[in-house]
Amino acid sequence: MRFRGDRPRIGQVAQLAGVSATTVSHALNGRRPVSEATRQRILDAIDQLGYRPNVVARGLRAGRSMTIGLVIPDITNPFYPLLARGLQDVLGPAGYDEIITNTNGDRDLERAALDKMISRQVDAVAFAVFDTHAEDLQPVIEAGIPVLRLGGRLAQRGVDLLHTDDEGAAAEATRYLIGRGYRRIAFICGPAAQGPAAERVAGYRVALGKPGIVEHTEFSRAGGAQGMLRLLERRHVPDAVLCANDMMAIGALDVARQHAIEVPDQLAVMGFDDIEAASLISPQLTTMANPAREIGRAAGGLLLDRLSGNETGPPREIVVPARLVARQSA
Amino acid sequence: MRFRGDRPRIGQVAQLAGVSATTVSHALNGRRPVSEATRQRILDAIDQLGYRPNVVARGLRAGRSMTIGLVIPDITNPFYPLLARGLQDVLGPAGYDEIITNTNGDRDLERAALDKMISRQVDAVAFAVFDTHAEDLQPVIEAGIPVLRLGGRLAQRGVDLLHTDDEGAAAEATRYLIGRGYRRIAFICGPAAQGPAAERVAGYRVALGKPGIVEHTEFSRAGGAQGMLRLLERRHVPDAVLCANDMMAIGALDVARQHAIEVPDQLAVMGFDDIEAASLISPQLTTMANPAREIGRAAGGLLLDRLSGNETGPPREIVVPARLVARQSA
DNA sequence: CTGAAAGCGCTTACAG
DNA sequence: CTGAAAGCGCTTACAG
Repeated sequence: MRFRGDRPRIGQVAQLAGVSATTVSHALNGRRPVSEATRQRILDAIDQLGYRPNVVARGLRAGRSMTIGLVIPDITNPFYPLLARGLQDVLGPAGYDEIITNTNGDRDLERAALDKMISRQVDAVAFAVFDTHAEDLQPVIEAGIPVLRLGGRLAQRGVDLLHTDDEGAAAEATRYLIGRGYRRIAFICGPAAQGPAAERVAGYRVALGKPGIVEHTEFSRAGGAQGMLRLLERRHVPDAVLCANDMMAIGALDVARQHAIEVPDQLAVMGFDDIEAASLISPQLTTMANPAREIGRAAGGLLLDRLSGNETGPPREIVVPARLVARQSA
Repeated sequence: MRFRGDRPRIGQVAQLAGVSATTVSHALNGRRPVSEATRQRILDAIDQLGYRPNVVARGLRAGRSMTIGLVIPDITNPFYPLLARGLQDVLGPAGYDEIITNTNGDRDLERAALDKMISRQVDAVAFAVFDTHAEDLQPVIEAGIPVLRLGGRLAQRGVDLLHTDDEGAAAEATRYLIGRGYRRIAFICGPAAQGPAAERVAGYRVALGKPGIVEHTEFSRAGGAQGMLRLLERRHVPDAVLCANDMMAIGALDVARQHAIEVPDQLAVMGFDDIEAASLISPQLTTMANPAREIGRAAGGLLLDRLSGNETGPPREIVVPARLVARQSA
């Protein structure tokens, strides 16, 4: 058997303080009044012994592991660390830690991850995967674990929902370009059915007041370049492009550079997300920041409401606004 | 009391399979032979009931939480998600999950994080903070928890050590520049006493065979720019600069652009780390990749050896080589 | 304001 | 190859 160290247990604290384990427990958790003198002796004993309560034992008995499960595609995608940090900003001070699982967007791995979260008795799950089938969440819901879905639109019984205001963000970006005097504003988007594509196209069109010019390519640097090349072949070349994410915008800028097109004088380029590189490239990218950390914080707040039992109503949907970051490219 | 769902327990599986909980446990853990027929009935029962073992209960009894603590400055710094992913690459298949705590480099938060890891009964701790005092790790060591230190040089009883080969990497970068025909190679570094500064300067000088030109500024974009400006003021302006990280290299490139210096024809620029932006800027940055994910994997391997009891010897030190990524800037 | 005892859901000697 | 019982370290009715 593994060496356990000889960490003190609650019983030793009780003995040293001359009280019962019950009283030590209550002094620690505040669920029942403890006389000031007793409390002081207990705190002294804890200090003297270097006692640290065993969270695992507490979790087993109390039915709360003080752990939140975060299921995401890939922590290596810079959006998710910010999300995780935002969650921790709110949940950490309340005593919760996170267990993060990467699924690579694979459905089998997603299901395995959710299973594991149940096994680990997490107190809540935040789930950040776009295309998951609703039924995959069912076992978690049945286990009585609050679930929060990040991104996606699918309303579902027992699942709170949180996402960026994609339509509003696209509209704001478009209006910004109009306000800067650009007149032929195109939109380079990813595949129409993927992620927030539909909402962003909708916002673009609302702000424009007409269908505009929409090129569907891929959500990547190459996709952005390809979309830009197509736009350059048009009879009337646009004087501004809104790209559905920053990687695409960087691809569009690549093409502009190759064609010696001055940005932002001859062509404005905007992105979405505000990845780290946005401020590192030249010209610096003007973009709609996907407020990952704010989303994480909002998620933490929602979960805390569920965990504390303050909120027992039907699923809620919260929409987080994006933020315009004006730099050099538009 | 919180609603627990009505998840099946091991006893119900045992009952349905017509055996004892003991046998179910052994069928699951393989610590004792179970007849094939019995095993099959147990697996059927598990399937039928949708049983998932309670990891918390198991952890309490077995003294192993199947959890690793990862203590880092900030998950938002792109190095650490890669590190975490590398750890998970190795530890995940073995059934371990990670609890990540951000310390912002604050010593009080570091100590609190370590305390928490003890409370949570983690089976091992990976600790990625440069300037921690050795004694802060003492409580963890005394609790019998294996500790692995990432970065830093400080050998310490009971603590395995893992870091990049900074000296070798700087030497390799310098030799690469020499091989490309550059003749006046300068080095822009951060404060001499911070992080891996000393090792990198040493490697640069070894490869160069003389003291060379070293500017100490800050580990930031502004620091890189400042160092570059100083170099431009010299009588003999260098034809190549090695920067101690990519952000500094980007700062140096900013200055080169402002002064209409052609990169890499008039000036070569190299960085360290290979951050995401390195391939997104123009010209794309040639750099020594800090192999974060490989470091994570190596760390996972070391920890697994300790966890399995295969390795009970004195602390080990493992040095991970960096990798040259040749792009456009040098 | 405080304590004795049961119990959270497993694993593990001990016994056969 | 299998089972009954103890116990991991806490919290929580129950009782006073």
